[in-house]
Amino acid sequence: MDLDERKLRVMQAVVEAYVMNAQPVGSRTIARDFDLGVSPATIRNEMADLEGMGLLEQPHTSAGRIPSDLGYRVYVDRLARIARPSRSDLEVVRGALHRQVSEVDSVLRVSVKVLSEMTDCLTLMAGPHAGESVLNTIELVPMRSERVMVLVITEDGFVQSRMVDVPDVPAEELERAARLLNEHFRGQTISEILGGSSLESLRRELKYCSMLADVVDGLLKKSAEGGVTDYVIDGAANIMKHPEFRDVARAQRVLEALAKRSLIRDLLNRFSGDGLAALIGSESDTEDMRECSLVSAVYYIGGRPAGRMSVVGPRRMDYGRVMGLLKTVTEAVGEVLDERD
Amino acid sequence: MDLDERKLRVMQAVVEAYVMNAQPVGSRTIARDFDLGVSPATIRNEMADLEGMGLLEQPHTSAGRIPSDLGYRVYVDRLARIARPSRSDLEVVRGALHRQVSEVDSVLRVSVKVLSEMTDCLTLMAGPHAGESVLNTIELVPMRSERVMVLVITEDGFVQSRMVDVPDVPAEELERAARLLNEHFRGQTISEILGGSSLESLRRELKYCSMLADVVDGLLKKSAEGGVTDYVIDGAANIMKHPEFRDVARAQRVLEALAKRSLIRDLLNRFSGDGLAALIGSESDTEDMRECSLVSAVYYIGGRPAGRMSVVGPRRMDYGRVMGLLKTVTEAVGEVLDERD
DNA sequence: CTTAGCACTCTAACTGCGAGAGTGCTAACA
DNA sequence: TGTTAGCACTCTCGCAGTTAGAGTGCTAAG
Repeated sequence: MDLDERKLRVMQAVVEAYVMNAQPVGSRTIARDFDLGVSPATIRNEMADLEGMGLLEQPHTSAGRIPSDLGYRVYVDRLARIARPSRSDLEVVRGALHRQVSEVDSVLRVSVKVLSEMTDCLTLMAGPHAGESVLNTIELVPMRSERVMVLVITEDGFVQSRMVDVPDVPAEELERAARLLNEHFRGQTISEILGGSSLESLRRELKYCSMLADVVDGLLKKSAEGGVTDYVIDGAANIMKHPEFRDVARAQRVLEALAKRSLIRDLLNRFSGDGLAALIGSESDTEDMRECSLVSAVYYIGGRPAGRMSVVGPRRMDYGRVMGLLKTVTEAVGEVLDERD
Repeated sequence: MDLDERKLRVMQAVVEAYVMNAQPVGSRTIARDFDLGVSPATIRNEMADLEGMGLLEQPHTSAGRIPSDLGYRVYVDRLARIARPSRSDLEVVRGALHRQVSEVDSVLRVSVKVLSEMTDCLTLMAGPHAGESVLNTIELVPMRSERVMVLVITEDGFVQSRMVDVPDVPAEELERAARLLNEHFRGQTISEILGGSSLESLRRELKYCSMLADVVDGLLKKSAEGGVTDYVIDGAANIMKHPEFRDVARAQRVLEALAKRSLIRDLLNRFSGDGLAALIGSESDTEDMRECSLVSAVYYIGGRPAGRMSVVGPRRMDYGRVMGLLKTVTEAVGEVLDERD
């Protein structure tokens, strides 16, 4: 059986009515509220077909229908239009992001907050990874009691630090090590440094403090993998605004799951490519997230993809609007964090 | 009417039975489970008195009693014993904290996580303020396109950074500025620097880059006020494990309230002194937190009070145990972050 | 192919009722 | 005088039965 035009329109009607009212939608409602030009009986037949194709489900015999994961998928792929945010939404975004221009971290945090407020959903973000950022300086700052603070600073303004015990290393040796490291690496991207073999060959040169190489290596890796602020979660309480989470146990399950950084990482990694994408219900292959959908987009820093933001809500989500907002916000982030250069 | 010994024991019995079972406790239960040596009828009389004094409440006529905020207060002040954590609890704490010794930030985060896991409550932390920490270095790192990264580094290992536009400043001038700043301030605590007037007088000396003084001033203030990681919240989903938050709206209310940093700050600021303290129900004067209690303690870094951790749960909380755990964890944090020096 | 009509199904909401728990009061007792 | 047993009373909770309403699938006619 094929999805002809009318079936698609019925599908669309079911999704949109259900998103709006959070209640199973019947043929009568569609006939009344959507101008399909056919009677409830006809719509009933179409709905029966759509159910047969696995796009709709019936909670029980005498209820209306609700979209299945597959149904939402069809809706997102073929029916939803990425909505241009309303003028007022747009103003909220611009207003929030234009207040402070410079700090990467706060721009991102504000964006995530704005997203969760506007969508009434929870928002996740993978912090920027500095893999493609250019190294500016590696600093070795001597501290009391034979410790050294190692700092890795990139041109984009990422700072990563770690303190290490370095017994019995004379100050001059530290300075030499710093000079050596910077001569070799300044101007390269973090990825290039990690990809090259210089770090290995430097290890011998560093004599007294060869373990410094390990520390620098660790810091560089952390920067490249997005360890700078790693993951941010905002608007967790929003999940409870939706009737599907009227039951505490469900809300708890989701929030508990998302308390694990590893899960956030896995979820965000399921997206590939730089465009808008959605993960609907069990598509995430994560039992605890079966009741949720994720919509995700990449944000850019200095023109390069730097990380990912994702809106998490009930499957019954206004995909068009959320995608529109996510697009707008990530683009705005890109612009704001580009102006700086 | 006075709180004689027997009334206190009845009070204690009510609190402990209610904490255990989450259900209003009746005279019969107390007579059976607590060895008071009197009959239910006598206990009934005592309970009526305690209700008259405002320490107990009755949800409805034919239910047992539950403690009022005032009742819990009496319990905490006069009846609860700060419990020595069980051997297994102790091992969990030691295990978690001994894994990584050096990073201040991760020690604190792990502590907060451990607390929320062991208590099944939500845990708040005010990040360490570096006011009493000794300044090691102020670094001015030149970046591309006439920007400078300003870094403030303390002996304790706190790093605070900010990027600023500094047009038309020659490299030598930057170096001079850095040398000047460090000569003046290295070795002083942040508070001392902020308290002194040197920063003002330096402003003239810094010529080309007098605004650097502003930035340094801003960073120092941020360090002193606990801006390093400011506030951490962990185990938010735990709040829903407790039957009093079976209703989503209640849980939502609390979590939404705690999403505001300002509220967390206000709540933690209500505690004073370094000892263990509790804030029960409406004692926090915060409508949204009326259903919750907070138990709080200070943690130390390098022997100096650095911040505060607080366990947030339902009023029906095992105060003795929570206080014991909080004490143990904060003390362990202090030890771990002292060994480093 | 579409539609009206109709019998059927299932849920949600309401009602009434009984069981159970706990109280306060009274009167007896040490 | 303080304590206790007994008892009538109250209130909630859970269960069963009933009803109203919504929505379906089927059939037959247009």
